[in-house]
Amino acid sequence: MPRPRKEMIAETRTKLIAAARHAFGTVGYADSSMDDFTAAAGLTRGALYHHFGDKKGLLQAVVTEIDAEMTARLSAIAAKAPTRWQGFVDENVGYVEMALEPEIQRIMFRDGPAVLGDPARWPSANGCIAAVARSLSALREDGIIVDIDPEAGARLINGASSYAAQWIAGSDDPEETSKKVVESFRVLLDGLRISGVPA
Amino acid sequence: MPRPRKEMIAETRTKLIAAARHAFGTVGYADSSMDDFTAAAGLTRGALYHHFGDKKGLLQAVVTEIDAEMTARLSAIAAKAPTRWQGFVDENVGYVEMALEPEIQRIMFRDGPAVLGDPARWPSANGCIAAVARSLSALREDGIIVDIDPEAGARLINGASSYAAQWIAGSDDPEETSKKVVESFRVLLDGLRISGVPA
DNA sequence: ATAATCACATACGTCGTGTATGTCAATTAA
DNA sequence: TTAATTGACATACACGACGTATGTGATTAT
Repeated sequence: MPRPRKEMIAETRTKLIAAARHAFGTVGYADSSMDDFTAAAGLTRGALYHHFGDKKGLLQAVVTEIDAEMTARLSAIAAKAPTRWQGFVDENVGYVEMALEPEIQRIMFRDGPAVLGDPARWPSANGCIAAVARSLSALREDGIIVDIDPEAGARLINGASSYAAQWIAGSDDPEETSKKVVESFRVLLDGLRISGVPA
Repeated sequence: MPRPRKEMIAETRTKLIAAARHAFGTVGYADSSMDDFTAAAGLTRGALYHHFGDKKGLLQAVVTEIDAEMTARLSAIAAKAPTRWQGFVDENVGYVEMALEPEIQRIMFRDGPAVLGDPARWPSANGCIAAVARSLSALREDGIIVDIDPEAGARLINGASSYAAQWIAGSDDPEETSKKVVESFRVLLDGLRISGVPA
């Protein structure tokens, strides 16, 4: 057997990330005991410190993994839309919907920023924001939206989305709240379109 | 002397909140030792538990205090604007600027949500959002902006502001980033205005 | 075959939180 | 005025979590 060693290492890392992701996503970062979730993965804290340095390092790895998944999902959503504008809107609504998933919400929007600091500074580079920025850039070149800085615009929109998602998730009537948010969100985005230009 | 007792209690609470506010705002909630900052206030953890129940309770009190201050500042800003629309824009730009202050940023936008959960659910009721919602409502009645749910709109706008502020604060060139954000923010808000209606 | 590496476990020290208990001053009642 | 009671706050203790230092056994290199 050529490299059973490398495989074991990869498997250990994978198991650690999966266990931590589950713990962080359910009970939260602060209340996740390293002893507990490493044991759940059939390991000890020794493996964790060896591979990730500390608890924050593991969170970083989890965040990177989730960010990659989210980016891929957004790309898929945008790709299947008939028009750029439609793709842009779908992408953003999709982002809100992803932010409603408890695991993503907890890790990416609550504990992540608190422990690792500003998401804009994460090594994972925040693929989602980049995706929205690209869409904005293309739409502007096509003359569909008004003149706005793509990156700044993307961050404003992302902020609105993630905050709105939090509100929906915590509201008494998520269904109703979600409708209001998506509707208002569309209105807000529509304000960026140049009057008279069709979708 | 009528009530030296009540005064002592109020003073103790005030000192505790002030010390915690300083600690939370500088080293952050998680790294603030209760022994340390209570000692800095000339007290012990005993007083803290007696008055606030636990560490989270104190954070709650700090958050409430800051929220009240922010709401008052926003009201003052909106009040001195010549028109409703102008007041609305100023209010939002003011919000971004407040969110740039390290203490507010750390406590209200990072540690607060992580420890206490969704800001929309805070007992302090988030006066800032209510203020923006009121502005939106009035603007709609005046026929200045398009039809949008005031509360949902306020939350979207607030999310955009706070996220943008985080980005500015963490950027390499805050001055430049701030300019781009405020400019883009104005464009975004302008999209809500009904075409042809002057400010 | 021997030596070196390294993935991971075990053992220990330290610190922080929460609770249970104690104390002393201020209020209230007699 | 004095005695009883309340309650604000301090002290003491138990528990758990993190981080580090050290150990071990299997794999790889020589």
